[in-house]
Amino acid sequence: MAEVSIDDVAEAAGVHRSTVSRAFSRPDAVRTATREHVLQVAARLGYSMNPLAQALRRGSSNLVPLIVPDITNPFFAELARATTAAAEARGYQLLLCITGGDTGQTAGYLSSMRSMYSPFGVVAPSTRVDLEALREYTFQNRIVVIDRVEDDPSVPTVTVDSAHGIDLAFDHLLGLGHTRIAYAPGIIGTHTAQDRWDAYHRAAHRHDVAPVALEAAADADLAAGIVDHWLREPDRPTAMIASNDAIAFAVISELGARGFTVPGDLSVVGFDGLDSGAHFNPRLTSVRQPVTELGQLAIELGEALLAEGPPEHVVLQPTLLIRSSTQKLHR
Amino acid sequence: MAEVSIDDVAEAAGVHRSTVSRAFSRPDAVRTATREHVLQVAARLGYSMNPLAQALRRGSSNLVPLIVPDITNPFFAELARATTAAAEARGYQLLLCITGGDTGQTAGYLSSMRSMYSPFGVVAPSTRVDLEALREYTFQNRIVVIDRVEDDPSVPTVTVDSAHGIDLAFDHLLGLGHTRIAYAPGIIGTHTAQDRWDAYHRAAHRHDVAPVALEAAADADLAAGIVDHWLREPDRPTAMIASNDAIAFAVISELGARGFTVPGDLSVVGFDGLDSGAHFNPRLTSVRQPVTELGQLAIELGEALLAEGPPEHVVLQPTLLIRSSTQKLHR
DNA sequence: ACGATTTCTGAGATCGATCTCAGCAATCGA
DNA sequence: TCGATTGCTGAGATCGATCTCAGAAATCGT
Repeated sequence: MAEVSIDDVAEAAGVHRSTVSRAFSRPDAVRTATREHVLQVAARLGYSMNPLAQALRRGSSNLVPLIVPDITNPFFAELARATTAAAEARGYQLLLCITGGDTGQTAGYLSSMRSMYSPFGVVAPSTRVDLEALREYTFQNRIVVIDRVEDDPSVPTVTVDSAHGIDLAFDHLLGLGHTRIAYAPGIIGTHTAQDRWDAYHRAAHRHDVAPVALEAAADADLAAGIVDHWLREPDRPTAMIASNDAIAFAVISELGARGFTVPGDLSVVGFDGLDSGAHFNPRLTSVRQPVTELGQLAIELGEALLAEGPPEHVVLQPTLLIRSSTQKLHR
Repeated sequence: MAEVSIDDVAEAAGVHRSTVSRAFSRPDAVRTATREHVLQVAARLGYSMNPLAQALRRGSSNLVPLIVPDITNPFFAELARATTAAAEARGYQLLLCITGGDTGQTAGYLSSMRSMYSPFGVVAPSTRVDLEALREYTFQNRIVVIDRVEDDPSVPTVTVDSAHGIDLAFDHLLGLGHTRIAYAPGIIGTHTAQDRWDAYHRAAHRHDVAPVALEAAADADLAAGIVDHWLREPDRPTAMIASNDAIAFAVISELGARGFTVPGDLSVVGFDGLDSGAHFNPRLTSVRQPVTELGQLAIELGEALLAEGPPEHVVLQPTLLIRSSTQKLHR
C-alpha cells in the first residue's frame, strides 16, 4: 500500500486539496455534506494527515520533548510516565529525550525540537539549568523547567517545596523520639537539592539538634562513604534523612551488607516517595513528591506560555509517606 | 532572531539554494572553495538544516522510535538508555514512546512514526507482539522486536536465551546445596517470560527436583500471594528463582515485612541483573541480561533491514551475577 | 589554443500539507 | 425578482529542504 497523500484523497473525492485539508483541520469551514463525503473517502483509502508536512506549513507541531538526564533514575521514570499521560490527554505527543546530563546533548535536543516546531518543551535538569545555553533557545520557543531557575523569572517553573518536605521528615523523626538526625546529601546538582540541604540545616537549628551531614569521601562509593562517615560519628545518629530515594536505597543496602538493620540500627526516611520504595526491604518511609501533578503542571504551564500569559512559578507541596524504615527510638 | 532558512544562507553567500543544500548533504559534490564559503556564512548566521523539511523531501529521517510499555520498569529504563546510546552513536535520534502496554497506542505511535519517515522502529513488548496490528505497519516500514515473534520470520528479533539463564540460576542454587527450588513466574506476557517458565520446568525435571510454581491468587497482591503460597507449601522451598528482578524485589520486601530474611530463610535469584539490584537489601543475585548489547543489536538489525539484508534473529547469552541474596543451604 | 570531457552550479519541480485570495453559489432583505 | 451579503470551494503560493536536468565553468588531450 503506497502512502496515500492529500491529493490522492482529493482526486478520489472529486474535490480540491484545500477542501480535504479543511475537512480535517477546520471542519466547520466546509459544508457538512462535503465534509462527510471527504472523510468517508479518506477513511476508505486509509488516509491520515502527515504531521510532518503539517508542522512544516503551520510552523507548529504537537510534539513536546521532555528532556531528562537519566531515565534509569526512577524519579525521572515516574515523571516521564506522568508527563506523557498529561501530554497525551491534551493532544500532544511526548518525546522523551535522554541526555545523560550532558549540556551539549541538551542543547542538541533543544535545537532539534525547535526545528520540529514544538510548541514548547519541558526540561527536568540534573544540574542547575544552564541558562546561557537555554536562553538562546528560549528566545524563539518556549520552555518549562522542573526545578527553580535563579535569575530569569521569564522561564516558567514547577517545583516541589523541598523545605516543607524536609520539615515533614524532621518532625516525623522527632515525633518518634530521635534527636540525632543526620542528613545524606548525595550530589548537589539542582536547586531543589540545595534547598533540601538548606532546609535540613534550618530545621536542625530550629529544633536545637546538631546537624550531621553524612558526606562521602570524593573517591569512595557514595553509599559506602556515607556509612563510613556515620560509623565515625562520635555520638552516632539514630536517624537519617536522605536527599532522595536512590540514596536511601543504596545506604540501606550498604548497611545491610555490613550487618546493620533498618530501622533497628538507623531509621531512614527517603525523599521522592517512589513506588519502588514500597517494594524495598524494608518498605521505605519517604517524602512523597507529587509526581503526577508535576507532570500535569509542566504541560499546563507550557500551554499557558502559548497563550502568552505571564510565566508562572508553581510550588507543589509534598506529603509524608510513612512505611517501615523508621521506628520509635528505644530508650 | 528569526529562523534562518536555506534561502537566507544562499542569498547571504551569493549562491543558489541547491548549492547550500549540497554543501551540507553531499559535501564532495561541490567545489571546496564554494563549500567552505557557504559553511562559513551558514555558521555566521547560526544556520542549521531543518530535519523536518529534509525528511519530507527525502522521504526518510533519522528519527527512530523505541516503543516500550512501561518506563517505570527498570529493565525498560536500562534498555532505553542503552538503545539511546547505540542510536546516538550511529547518527539516529531516539524517540522513546511509552504505551502503557496499550495496543492502540502502540499502533498510534507506529503510524505516526511512519509518517515521520522513520527508517525503522524498535518495539519492546510486554505482551506477545500483536502481529495483526504490526503487520500492516511492517508492510511499509521496518521494525525490530526485542522478544521472539512466533509466526513471522520476516521480522528481525533480538532476544536473550532465557532457558540458559534459568539453567545458570538453577545450577548456582544446586551448587549451594538447595534441592527445593521454587519459581515465581509473575505475569506471563512475553514469549521470553514463557520461555523462562518452561526452562524452569525442564531444569527441575532434569535434576529430579519437584517443581514448585509460586503463583498468586488472582485477587491478591502479587508478592503477598507468592509468599502466602510459599508458606503453604508442605515441604517449604529453600530457594526461589524469580522471573524478573522486580518480582524478586517485591517478594523480598514482603518476606521482610513478615519477619523472614533473605538469604537466611530463602535464597532468591532474580532475572534481569539490573543496577538497582546492586543497591537492594540484600544485594540481589540475578541472571544478567546483556542490556547494552540488546540495545546495540536492535539498532544494528534495524540498519541491516535498510540494507535489504535478510531478517536476523539474534539470541544473546545471559550471565550470572552472584551477589548476596543467595547462600549455602545449612544442614 | 581549441574542441571534448568532466566538474560545478543554477532553475524549477517536488514532498504533503496550509493559507490567502478570489470566484461562484446560496441565502437574505426589500 | 434582483442586488447585497454570507458561505463554500478552488487556484496557486508557500513552508524548508532535495532532486533532476541542463547549462556554465574548469580541466584535459593533442
